Amino acid sequence: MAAKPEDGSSGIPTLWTRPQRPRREQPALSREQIVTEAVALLDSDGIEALSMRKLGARLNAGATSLYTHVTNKDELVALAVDHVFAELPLPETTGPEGGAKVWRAAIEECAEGVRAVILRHPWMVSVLGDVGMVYFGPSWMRLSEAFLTLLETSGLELVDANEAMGVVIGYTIGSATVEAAWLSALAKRGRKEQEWMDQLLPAVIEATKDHPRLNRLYTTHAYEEVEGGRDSAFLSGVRLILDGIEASWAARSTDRQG
Amino acid sequence: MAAKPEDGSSGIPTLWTRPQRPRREQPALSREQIVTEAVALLDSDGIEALSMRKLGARLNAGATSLYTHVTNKDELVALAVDHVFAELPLPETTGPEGGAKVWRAAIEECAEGVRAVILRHPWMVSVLGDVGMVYFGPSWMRLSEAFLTLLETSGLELVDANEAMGVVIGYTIGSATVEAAWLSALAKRGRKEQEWMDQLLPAVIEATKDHPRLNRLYTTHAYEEVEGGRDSAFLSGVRLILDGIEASWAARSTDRQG
DNA sequence: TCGCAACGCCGTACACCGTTCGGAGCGGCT
DNA sequence: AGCCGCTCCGAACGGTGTACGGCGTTGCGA
Repeated sequence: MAAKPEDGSSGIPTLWTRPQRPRREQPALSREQIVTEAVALLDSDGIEALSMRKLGARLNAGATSLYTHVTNKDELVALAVDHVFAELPLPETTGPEGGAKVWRAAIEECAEGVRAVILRHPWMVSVLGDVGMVYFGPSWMRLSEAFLTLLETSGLELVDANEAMGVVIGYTIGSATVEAAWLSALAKRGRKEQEWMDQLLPAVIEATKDHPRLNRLYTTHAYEEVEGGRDSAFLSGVRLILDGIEASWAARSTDRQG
Repeated sequence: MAAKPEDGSSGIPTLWTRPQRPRREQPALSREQIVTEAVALLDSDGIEALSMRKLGARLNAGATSLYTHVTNKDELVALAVDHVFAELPLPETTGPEGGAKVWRAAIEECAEGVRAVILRHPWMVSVLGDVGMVYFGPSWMRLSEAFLTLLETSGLELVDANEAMGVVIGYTIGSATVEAAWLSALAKRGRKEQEWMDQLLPAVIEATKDHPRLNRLYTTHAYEEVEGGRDSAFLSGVRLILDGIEASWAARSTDRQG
């Protein structure tokens, strides 16, 4: 069983030729690395595919090794959520003279950004309802602060700005939840959106025969449920809310002046 | 091992005195019954406590018996969601002469109803993102139809009514998701809302020292995060959206006339 | 240079999960 | 009587989260 020493200049490195301590240079596993890989796994295989064992395997580690860097699976998921929210570009604040157009456009972009992040990581919607503490995580705080800065710089009182943000964010999360639920239901059945619409729509229309308005909606406007139709529907929803904000903003500022 | 036959008139029922076939009088298990019990279990112990075995036990049945009435756990959860949405009282439609006040009030009630249902069954928010097909379930369709009827009777075009409903519902689901996540995070730690606020708030304020606006918000307006503050915050959000709807409604109707 | 406490890693084990399968008991039909 | 079909269920399979104890290794104080 004696191993033959090889010349270091030829062939693969062996026990004898390898530098003395190849492993354990770094701790080999870090919270950052774990969370990043978890997000990758979640993105590619969905929420029900995330298990400590599978995640460990992807990192060439045992399942239980993860627990030295992360206390819980729940905490891991919370970290993953914060991690993807960090993707969000912050709206840049231009100053009060930017005018209403800039103000509105910035909020629209911000809302679209949040929606895009959620739709890009659809597993988020099945998790947002569980991890209550995300809203105190660093990424979300960064976003909130920027959002509030934007609104306050445009002239809103902080409290009003907070209310406005709540409405926009609430709407965004709700819409994205509904959309992502729909999309992942499609994905689970392994159909492309259009194919499935073609197959499902007749059944839905049949099921709505006691509901004339829904029936009319689905028979005549089903195209809105698909692709870009959803994007523009979301955007016009945001605009509708912005109208409301602007109106109540105007009302309040005249209220304060008079 | 001979058992003594007892007189049926005395003592506890035994093998001999019991009616011959206690089981199997009725099918003993029905989908309705299963779903109802599932909701009860979810309400009392939360989403992670729902297992087929535990649910079966509660119904004096084996876990696998459930599968004759329900194809899946996923389907069971979807049925449970639909079941609680059936609680919702439908807004009554009064006719077009009701005036704007009635119209707005009805939508407010409807939105508050949906929010209340979700907050009454907080497990819903961790599930709404998964069960995409709820929106084709009977209860949800009933609600949508009533909602659309309400808006259409008030003079909106069906498409506009649908958009308006989407915004209100989206906002409602989103807000309720955030709220329920917060509440269930508290519940998981077994604290009452006020106690937890007292303990957590200092830490949160400390964590926001690089975010002046969030910091100001939490130090001066934290009361809004508690109890009735959330209720009224939600309501004023709905009203803000209604303002937007009304404005765009007015704009469109003059657009059509001119 | 040694010894030792601390650290990161992981194999094993436990309790539990969703679901499949085969079969048992039974009502109703032929 | 014989069969069918329906409901119910025990056992089993392959998976899960994570507690625990033991492992090699490392950094530090002596």
